[in-house]
Formats: sequence, C-alpha cells, structure tokens
Amino acid sequence: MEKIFSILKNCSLFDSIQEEDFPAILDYLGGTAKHYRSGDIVLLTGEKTARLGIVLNGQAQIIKEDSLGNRSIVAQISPAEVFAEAVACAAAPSPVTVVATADCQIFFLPVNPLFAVKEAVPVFCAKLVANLLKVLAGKNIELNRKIDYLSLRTTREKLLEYLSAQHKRAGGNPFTIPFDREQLAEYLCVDRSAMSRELGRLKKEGILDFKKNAFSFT
Amino acid sequence: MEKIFSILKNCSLFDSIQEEDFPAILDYLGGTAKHYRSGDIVLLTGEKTARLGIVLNGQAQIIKEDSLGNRSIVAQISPAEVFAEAVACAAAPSPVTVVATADCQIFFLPVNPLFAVKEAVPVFCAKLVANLLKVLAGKNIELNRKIDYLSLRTTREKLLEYLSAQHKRAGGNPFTIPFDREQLAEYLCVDRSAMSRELGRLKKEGILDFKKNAFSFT
DNA sequence: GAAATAACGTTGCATTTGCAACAAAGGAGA
DNA sequence: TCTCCTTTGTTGCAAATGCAACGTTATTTC
Repeated sequence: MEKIFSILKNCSLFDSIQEEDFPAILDYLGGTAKHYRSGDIVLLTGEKTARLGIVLNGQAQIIKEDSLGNRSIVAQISPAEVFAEAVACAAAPSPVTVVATADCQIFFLPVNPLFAVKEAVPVFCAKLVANLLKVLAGKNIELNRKIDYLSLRTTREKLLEYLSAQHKRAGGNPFTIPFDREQLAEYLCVDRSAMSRELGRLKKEGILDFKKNAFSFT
Repeated sequence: MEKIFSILKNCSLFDSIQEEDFPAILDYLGGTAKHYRSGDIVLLTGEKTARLGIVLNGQAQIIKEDSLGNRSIVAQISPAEVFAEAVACAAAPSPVTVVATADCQIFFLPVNPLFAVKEAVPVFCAKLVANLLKVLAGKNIELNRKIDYLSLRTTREKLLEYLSAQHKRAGGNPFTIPFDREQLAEYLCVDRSAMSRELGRLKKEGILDFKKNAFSFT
C-alpha cells in the first residue's frame, strides 16, 4: 500500500493532495489494485466501466480497431498515468481496448460515489474531483486542437496550421516539435512520404525552413 | 432571477438539482448574467476565462478562424446550453470566438471556487460538479469519435466508419442519420459532391442502400 | 398547382494523395 | 573508420479529392 501511494502522488489526479489524505480518499471511493500479465486485456472495446484506471508499474497500450478490424495504437500508458476516465464518467461503452504490454499492476478507482453524493464532500476528495475536471478539460482542449488540424483538407494546410500553432506557442523562431517525421505524419493522419514532399515544397518556396525537429518560418 | 432559474433547470449542469438549491449554488460560486446585443463578442479567441457560460435566451455562435483568417461556424448555442466549460476548467486560452447572433442574455458561472476548496463541499454543489464531469466526459467521447472518422484517409473509409457506427447504434437496418448531405460532408470534413459520388459508388457496388436520411447496409 | 428554392446527384479536370520502392543522410556501436 | 540501422527525402504512378458547373429531384410558398 505504501508503494501504491508513492506512485499515486505523481499522478495528476492527486496533485496538491497530501499523501496522508490518500487512505481517506481510497476509503471514500473504494479502489483496488489488480495484477495483469503481459498480453492480458484490461478493458475491452464496447465494455462499460465505472472505474478509471491508473498504471502503477509496467506498461499498457490503448488500442483501437476500426470496423474492418485494423488495429492501431492510440497511446502508451506509463506508470502514474490515468486512462478510461472519460468512459467511466460518461458511463459510455469504451471505444478502445486497453491491453497490458508488460506485466503490470493497475489501480482502479470507482467514480460512481462522485455521482451519488448524499452528504457534504470532504475537502481532499473535492480536490481530487477538481483534478479530474482539469484532466478532462485539458484532454478536451487537446482533442479540439487535433480536430482543427484534421479538419483541413490538404497535407499542406494541416502542416501549416500545426506548425504555426507550435510557432505561436514557442513565441517565435526557431521552434521545435515533439515528433519525428513518422510520428508527425501519424498525428496529422497523412502519409509520411507525401508529408515529406510537402515539407520540401514549403522549403523550396521559402515559406519555411527546417532541420530535423527545428523549424522556422521565414 | 426567477426567470433565470426556470432556464437553468433545463441546463444539463443542473440536472437532478432542486430549484430551491439554486440560490445557494449561485451564492457559493458567484455568477452573473450579462446582456449582449446581436453581433457583440462574448469571448474572443486567445482570451482566458474562469467562468463557463450558459445561454439564457437568444442565440450565440461558436466561431473558429484558422491561421489564414478563414472563419467557420463550429456550433450554434441555444438557451440552456453550456459553452466554454473546458477552457474555464483548464484555464487555457480559448481556441474559438463566441459571438451573439441575436440579442441575448448569458449567464456566467465562475469555476475557480471548485479548484480552491477549503472546506467540505455542500451536496447540491457536488452534484453540479458531477454534472460538469459528465458534460466534459461526454464531449470527450464525442470528440474522440469524430477523430476516429477524421483519421481515416479516404472519403469512402470515413463514410463506412461513420455509417457502420450509426448502424450499430441503431441496432440494425434501416437507420437514420441526423445530418443532411451538406452537414454530413462538413462533419466528416470532405467535399459534398465528392462524398455524393462516393455514396453513389457504394450503392452501385451493392454495399449500401439509402434514400434521403435512411440508410441500410446490404 | 405553378413557380421558386433548396437538397441531392453527376461529371470533367487539374491537383493532391497514398503507396511503394529507393536514395541519401545521420547515428550508434564495433 | 567502417558497417548497420534508423530517419528523412525523392519520385513514378494510379487513384482519390476538391472544385466548379450543371442536371435532377424534393419541398416550400404563394
């Protein structure tokens, strides 16, 4: 249990909550840890869950399959990271599968108590809810940003929109991006080589300059 | 004030909260209404706000402009609908502009008290927070679904993925969709005529049949 | 019921894309 | 330094896309 706490305190859900309040929170919400072997399914597509998950150790992956059965990796989940918080709060069937990619322990935190309040909510627990709000809101913003890029029609537009956002965020030239070419293409949902071709054109036209991950507008 | 309550009780944030608790909530969080004339800006792109908005009457629009200055309408907001809840909770600069498209009253509800709890949170207020969680989580799911469609490369794939989701949701043939062609094309971020062409192909190939908004897989 | 309007389908064409296969550049390790 | 391997850039080509213009079919309005 001690060990669990030491990981949870790095989890964004427990931001600015004293470790001494952890037992009270877990007592209030419930919460159990479970061990998975590499390859085990943690959450299956279509399943509903009333508990969000936190990886304690090991590794898991979020996987999505489309209607044709093609699998793609949505995200890696590392220790202290939260997953399934949206499906748990919305009581919606999971659009993704979560699978352990290494032996791991996962902590499950029930959220229904938050929706069935009968009496005043203690401070430490309210803080956790506030953190949960922040997490959800942050993901919301992130998803919206991604949709902005994806809703553009051409690779060129997607690149320009994404890069000017990074440019703006960095506050000027030069700026770096957190992806290599392969990952950037996957993020923008375009073909890597076609993207590379378009980057080449932008450089030739004098709109953009770049070297590896360092870009600058000209 | 009476009138405000009668609208708020239809707002998802106040689900299963007794109207008699409204004053206490507003007292706890603060909250003010403001009047806008048609054309007034309610929230500007890049602005931060610590208050979410609820339209009391009239109409407003969420507008997004990309880096080239092209405007597009993201959503209409009608009475009792909530907006800006994510930017308020995440304390992030707004990616969109909100503008009044008719004379309207908007109610602003501060969210910082939720993040600065010092003592136990009263029941009615915890319920509001739970509702807020649900709203955010629901939007999250919705956004994720949209990204699933948008991340596919071809119009055909987007159509098939979207339509089979609707098919699944409806539980079989036939099923109807909530968009006309124009809106569906905008939702999937493709050209309407190209989409129409693709729908025609799917029908000719015997994969799909449709008449107006009624579709069925064959 | 006729005219007007909106929604939907069709098609030609220039452009863009994905795909595949390969070339070039950089880095890591022996 | 040389080799292996990863990352990035290049290119030919068939297919898909956006765009624009127009034809056709509902739907509304008077």
